[in-house]
Amino acid sequence: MQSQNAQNSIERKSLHEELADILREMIVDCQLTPGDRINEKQLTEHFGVSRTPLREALKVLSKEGLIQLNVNRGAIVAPVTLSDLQEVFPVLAALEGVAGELACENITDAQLRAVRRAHALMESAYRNGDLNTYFKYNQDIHSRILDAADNPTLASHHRTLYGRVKRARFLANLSNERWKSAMEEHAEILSALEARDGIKLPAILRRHLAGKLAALTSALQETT
Amino acid sequence: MQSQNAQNSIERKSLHEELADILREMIVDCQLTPGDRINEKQLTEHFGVSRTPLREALKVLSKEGLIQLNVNRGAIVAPVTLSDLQEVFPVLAALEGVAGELACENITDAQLRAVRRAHALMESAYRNGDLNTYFKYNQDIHSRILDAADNPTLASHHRTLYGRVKRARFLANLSNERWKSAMEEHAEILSALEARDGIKLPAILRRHLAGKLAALTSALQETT
DNA sequence: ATTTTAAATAATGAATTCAATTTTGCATGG
DNA sequence: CCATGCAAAATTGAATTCATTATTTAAAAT
Repeated sequence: MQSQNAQNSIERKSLHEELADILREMIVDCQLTPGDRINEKQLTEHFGVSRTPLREALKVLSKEGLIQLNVNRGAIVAPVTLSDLQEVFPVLAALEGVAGELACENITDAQLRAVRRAHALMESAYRNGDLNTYFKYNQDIHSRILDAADNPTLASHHRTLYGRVKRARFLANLSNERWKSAMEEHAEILSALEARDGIKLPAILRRHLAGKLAALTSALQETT
Repeated sequence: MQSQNAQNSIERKSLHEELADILREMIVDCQLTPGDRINEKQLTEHFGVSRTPLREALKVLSKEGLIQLNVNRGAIVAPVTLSDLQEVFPVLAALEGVAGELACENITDAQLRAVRRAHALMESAYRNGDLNTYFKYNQDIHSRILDAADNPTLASHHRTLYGRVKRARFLANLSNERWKSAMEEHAEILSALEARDGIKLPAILRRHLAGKLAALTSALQETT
């Protein structure tokens, strides 16, 4: 996957890109409910555009796995299923692993400081029991590691996959035990990164994501 | 990335999908030269379709990194640059690594036999110095490992990334030394897979791809 | 001769239109 | 009451049209 040139601010964006960006956010934030039908006419009226760029955007989102296209039968917002998560997480873990490895080679002191700051803010959100803020800085840390890896292709694929699992946080709530061990893992992540330990960091990151999946799995199986 | 439902033969394909499939193959096989301009009118006349589905296909291929879209300035076939390869290979290695790990857990005896057959055919191509056949079975082995991993998301992302680097084989020719060590690595790959050694196989696969990149890098640097 | 400018040509972006398929609503019959 | 069949409506797929932006060509000026 490509098209990580959002930062190429010189370049204008075409309509279909803007639409894809907006819809992507709507899907990932669960403003569009998983499984829901996507009505083209409705959306074109809502956005004030014609069907052509909208349909182009839908093709892109389909490639990202955020919607499902059915020929002659329209599109639906991709459901979030357990088997989906079980499929995506190992891939995400592999990508974060190599990102950690590369980050250890390439991270600058300034970038490291930014991670430290985000980590501190995440910790304080944890102590306050502020889940939303926790999620925000948690994602911030992970994406800063991806950035530090300095590999746009890696970042792009990671972003796409993360988009597919981000919605899971609306499905099951984080247990206190899992939250605690996630925090402990994050402490390890930070110290491995500070040590620029390119062996340890990937291992921790992979374990971290495996833990996340395991927690989600058991939480979802309890629910259903 | 998604849309690995080519095998869902019940489902018809929309025109844009067919076009994307054809164009993808043309690009990956270097029938379309990297860097070349893509003229929509030419292509629509060639395929006998209108611009609408063609443009939808181009959006998809852009997401795959096979073409570059420039607003108001058309599309070009993505160039194959060394920095591109250096960006993609580590990601590909991470994906093949986890694929190897999962394959060791999930591969069936029948699938393993198929890998063995492909390996034997690859070896004989090597002994005959038949590079094309070698490439064919080489890719066959890797994609069988991906299949055995039984993770469509993983396979899809791998396929996309592999599409971006496959063209490199037209850029530099394989040295005899590299070819030889690639064969040795493949012997290790097969035996680790037969032993279902989920630790060793990922390591070898990652090393294998790192070696491939290194060979490409030095070959391309010599050329330029 | 080279550079600049302006008109024309061509190409792309997006809206609209037309065609084909699916869904819906209702009547009919079991 | 539920299932089946059919016409109407809605929805999607793809072609066409219109509008805008780039590129090319040729003339004009230095």
